[in-house]
Amino acid sequence: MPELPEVETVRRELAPWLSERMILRARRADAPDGPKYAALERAGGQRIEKVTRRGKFLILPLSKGDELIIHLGMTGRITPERPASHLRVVVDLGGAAPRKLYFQDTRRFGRFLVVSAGDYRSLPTLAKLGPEPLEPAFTGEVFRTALRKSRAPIKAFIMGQRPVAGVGNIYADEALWRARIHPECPANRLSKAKVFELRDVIVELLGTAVEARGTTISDYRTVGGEQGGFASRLQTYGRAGQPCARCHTALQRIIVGQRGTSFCPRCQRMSAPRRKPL
DNA sequence: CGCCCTGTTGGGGA
DNA sequence: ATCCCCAACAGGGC
Repeated sequence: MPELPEVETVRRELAPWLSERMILRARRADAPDGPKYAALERAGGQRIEKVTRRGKFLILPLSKGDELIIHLGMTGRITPERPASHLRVVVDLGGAAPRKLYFQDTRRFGRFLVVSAGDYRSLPTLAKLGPEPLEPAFTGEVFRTALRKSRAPIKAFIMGQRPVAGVGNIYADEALWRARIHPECPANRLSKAKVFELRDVIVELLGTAVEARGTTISDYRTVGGEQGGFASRLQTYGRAGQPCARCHTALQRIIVGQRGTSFCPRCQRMSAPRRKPL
């Protein structure tokens, strides 16, 4: 599942050759009807104004007031080459040299649909998306205000896309390891210092991962078909049983928010329980 | 070969 | 607000 750094990498590659192109036709291929591929016919005849992104969602504003929304899910890929299998959507592009854009998505967790600009009723996560982590609005105070509202495990809460946009399972594990926070710690029990530290860690982590063009575990590829370079720098994700890079304790695997989670049981302790008053 | 488990996500219902 | 299940498919272990 591409998270923010992977989606941003795709966005950057798409922007130069997609902006200002005309969509002649967008059609479903080997995909069922349904909300994941809705209203594709409306894209026909519209120019692509630009290629933007919010969290893990690619948003392509079109010339007649619609937006093409693309979410890669866990296995979605956008490619200029016709994929051998699991082709879900084909977009015919006009221009001096007409060409096609393909959306391949093995597991079909992704989406590729057209909405009226800003009408995200069918995409509740996008509608309620938190601040972009790489923009100035994502401050320690803003983050703290969000975290104080929830007793959910910090990892699950962050992955909900509300306190901050674009952090999924990989970067949540990594960020919490870096900030030495137990993934099950209730969000509202983190100290102010820890919240600020976590905010800084997320900004640094995602910024570095974008520079590395994302993390390829298995499915994710850039538009050019290349792998992201950040995988070799992961310290916790997918490394349960291996020694912690800081203290050499074996990383532990648990389930948080129905997602596999690895963390260091020594570095990432729950904050000490409040002592009972006499 | 079959069975079981796991997985880069998000939506919906209890 | 939180928890749980689910979509659909591939790959690995036994």
